[in-house]
This record gives sequence, C-alpha cells and structure tokens, in this order.
Amino acid sequence: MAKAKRTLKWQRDPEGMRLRILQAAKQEFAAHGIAGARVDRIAAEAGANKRMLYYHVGNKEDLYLAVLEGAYEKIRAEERTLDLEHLDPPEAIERLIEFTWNYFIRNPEFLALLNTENLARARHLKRSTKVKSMHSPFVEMIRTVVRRGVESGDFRVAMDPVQLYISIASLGFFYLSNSATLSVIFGRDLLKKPAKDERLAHMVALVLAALTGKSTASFGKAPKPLRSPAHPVA
Amino acid sequence: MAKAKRTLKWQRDPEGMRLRILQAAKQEFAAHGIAGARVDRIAAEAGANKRMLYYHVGNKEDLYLAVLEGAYEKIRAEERTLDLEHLDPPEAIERLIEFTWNYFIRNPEFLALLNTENLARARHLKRSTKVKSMHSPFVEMIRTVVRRGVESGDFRVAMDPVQLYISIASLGFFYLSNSATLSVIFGRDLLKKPAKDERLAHMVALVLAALTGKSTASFGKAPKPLRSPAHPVA
DNA sequence: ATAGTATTTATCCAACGAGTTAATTGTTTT
DNA sequence: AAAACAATTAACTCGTTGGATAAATACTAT
Repeated sequence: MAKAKRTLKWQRDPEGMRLRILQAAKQEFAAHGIAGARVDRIAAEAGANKRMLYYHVGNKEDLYLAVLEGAYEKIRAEERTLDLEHLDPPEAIERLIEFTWNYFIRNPEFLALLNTENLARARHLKRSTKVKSMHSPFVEMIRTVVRRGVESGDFRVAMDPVQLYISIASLGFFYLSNSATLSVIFGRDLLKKPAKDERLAHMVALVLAALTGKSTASFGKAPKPLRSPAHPVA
Repeated sequence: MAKAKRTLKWQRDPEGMRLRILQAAKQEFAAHGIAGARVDRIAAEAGANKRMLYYHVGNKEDLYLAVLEGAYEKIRAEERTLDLEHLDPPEAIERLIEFTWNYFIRNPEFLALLNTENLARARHLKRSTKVKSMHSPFVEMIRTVVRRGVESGDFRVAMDPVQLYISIASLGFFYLSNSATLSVIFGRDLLKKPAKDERLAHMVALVLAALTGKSTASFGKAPKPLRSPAHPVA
C-alpha cells in the first residue's frame, strides 16, 4: 500500500497531507474555537498551503466537522478496548472511572472540542450521520455491570446506566475542562500531580460509596498508595 | 436618585445604558464566544451606537471582562442568600444541589461564559482582582455542614469540602452545558422537563447516598412527587 | 442666555481573514 | 516525449470587523 519513496520533492501522499491538516486543525479548533480558529495558521502548522485545505478537506466548516468526527471515532475506539465484563462490579466501576479520567487527561483537545460544539448547540453534530451511528459501548457495559453488582450484593441500588455514565463523565470532565478558572478561584493549581490524584480518588470513592453503601477509603485529603484500591478488594 | 423624565430624546442615563450594553454583551459572548462575538450586534441589541460601547465600557476585551465579572458577582450574591446553617445536614446538601442546579438552569449564559473563559485558559480571570477577591461562601458552608453531619451521625465520612463542591457543580454543569451533544448521542432531549427532573433526583441520590451510606430514593427512572424528598426527611 | 460638559450619531478605514483564480511543478500513462 | 492528470503554490478578491474621528446634540452650571 505504502509507496517506496524515491527522491521526490513531495510524495504523492494525499492521505498523509490530509492527516497532517486534520491534526493541525484539531489543535487549532481546540485552542481557539470555531470562530477563533485561523485557516492560515492551520495550513502553516500542517506545513501546507492554505489552498490545500480546500483541496483536500473542504472549507472551514467541513474541516471542523472532520475534526469532530475524528475525535469521536478515537474515543469510541478506545472505549471498545476496555472490557469490564470479567471484573467484579466495584472493580469494573473503578476501572471505568479511571479510564474516563485518564482519557480526558491524555486528550485535552477532546474536552475543548466538546465545549466548542456545545457552544454551537451541536449544530454540526446533528448533521453528522457518522457520529450518530457511533454508539458508546459504555452504557450497555454499565447496565450489565450494575445488574451483576446488584445480583451479587455488591451494589445496593440499581442506578440508571445513562445517569451513571453521565455522572462519571461529569466528575472528571468538569474538573479538567474548568481547571483554569477553578484554579484561579481556589488559588491553587488543580492540574499538578497530587491534586489530580486526589481528584481521582475522590471520584472513585464517591461513586463506589453511593453504589455499595460501604464507606470506602479516602474522600479527599488522605495520601494514597500507588494504585489505590479505593474499595475493599476482597 | 432617579430623575423625573421630561420629554427627552434620550435620557442622560449612562448607568442604564451601560447596563443594557453589558446585558447585550453577555448574551452575545455566551452565544458566540469571544472571537465569534460581534461588537456591532451587541450595540444593536443594546439599542445603542457602537461608539457607546467604547465610551461607556471600553474595547471588546474590556467588555468581555466586565461581563465575566458581572456573572461572578451575580452568582456569588445569590449564593450568599442561601443559608444552610439551620438545616439538618442531609437537607442542607440537598438544598445546595438544588440551588446549584437551578441556578445553572436559570442562567445558561453563565455556563457558556465559563466554558469560553476556560477555552481562553482563564486569561482574563487571572487579571481580574475583582473576581479573585470574591470567594464563594459555599466551601465554608459545606465544611461546616459536613462536620455537623459527621458529628450527628448523619454522614459516615468527612468529605473534603472543595472536592464535594466541585462534584456537586460537576454533576449539574456537565449535564446542562453538554446537553446539546449528549442529546444527539443518546437520541433524546435531555432538556425537557421530565429528563431534568430525573437528573436532579439522580444527583441528590448519588451524593446523599455517598455521604449517608443509607440507600436513598430513586437513582434514575422512578417518577417523583412534586417537590421530591429524595431522601427520608424525618 | 452662555459656556462648558457629557452623551450620542454618522462616517470612515485599515487590517484581517476566508475563499478563489490561475499558473506551476511533479507524476503517470500512452 | 508528450499528453493527461494530480498536487502544490503564489497572488489576489472582497466582504467583514474592530476600532477611531469628528461633529452634533442634550443637559448642567453660572
């Protein structure tokens, strides 16, 4: 599939170019929003000419939509790699929270893009059949995990999986997405390592406590071991 | 203080003008972000001339900062009206969640402005001594409520008030701020009345269950009475 | 009235930014 | 090699937008 590169001034490689453009566009849209993004900057960053954007992707809005769809594709793909089926329910929930949290940390542009799209009232997303067809596997995963947890007696209550999914996303998303203003308000850097660790522990403790009814480990200040077993494992 | 209005083509009322400008600017910035906002639209909406913006407030950035500061002033002012001191702890927490939730619902521009400011990495907020001096009374309120709850035996664990504050804000903020994309993803309107009621019930149940350890009422689907006592009142 | 000040209106414009045109350069096919 | 095709570039168009200027208008103090 890939061509052997001879001595060519520019490889005949429209896909590579396209990808570099989309990558640059993702950064630009995440950093400045739709209106604030500059097509020239995207081109420059991609090492391309502005005309190439229009040649390879389309106009600014097409570009944005392509970026957005790519972002959803990426998270959905990673979500599918996480199988919680074989874990005992509390462990599964903890894993889920950790994954979500870490994904947000590793992909800050994703948070920014979602905010941008919501500022636009999901105008673009609504037109994307592609994204609409990409269902998150998490809702069903949660549904079965919760059911199993209730049956096993680990969980006391059967939470609605959609609500739980949104809540788990909320707890991490808000903290990270709004860390800039929150850090100013509270007068401390919420993005430094110990603060983030503390936050993760709190989220896990909060959700598991609600589900299991058993008081779990640290809800806030306590220092934690390396990979905190925030709930009684055995 | 207020002047009797004679037959005037335009009242000499700089404060009123300023307020109308700020009001219009709030809507505009909330709807379009900083880069997307149009000074001309703000002027038109305020029933003013563009020149007046610069005369009364300053340039676009000054205008934005004034709006942002106003938004924080407003929520802080309302927060102060909520006294939770005399309620028993679970009731206090429920009130807190309800207040936060309803404030977000009543002030959607506030959510948008926060997102916008975070997209800008709190660049403006950092320069605002005004906002930095406006501490939310909630952290201290929560601290005392939690302490009282632990002492009375209502709560099993002493949660860090900052974490709890952020979590309570998270659960509502994310849902409302991202309702547009979430509604598309889940294929249902999260902003219609029953969905919102369900969300509030879930949030209250989640947090109170974690705090009290007692399994509380509905975590999701159950229909609720008018002003749902999501936890055992007596 | 008169002078002075605060407020408002009517234009103006330089910069910028999205998108286009047309020419150029490289690669493949015949 | 030459025609056909694909990728890339530079230069330009043209509407928009933030911001500025100056002059007019309403009010206030004397």
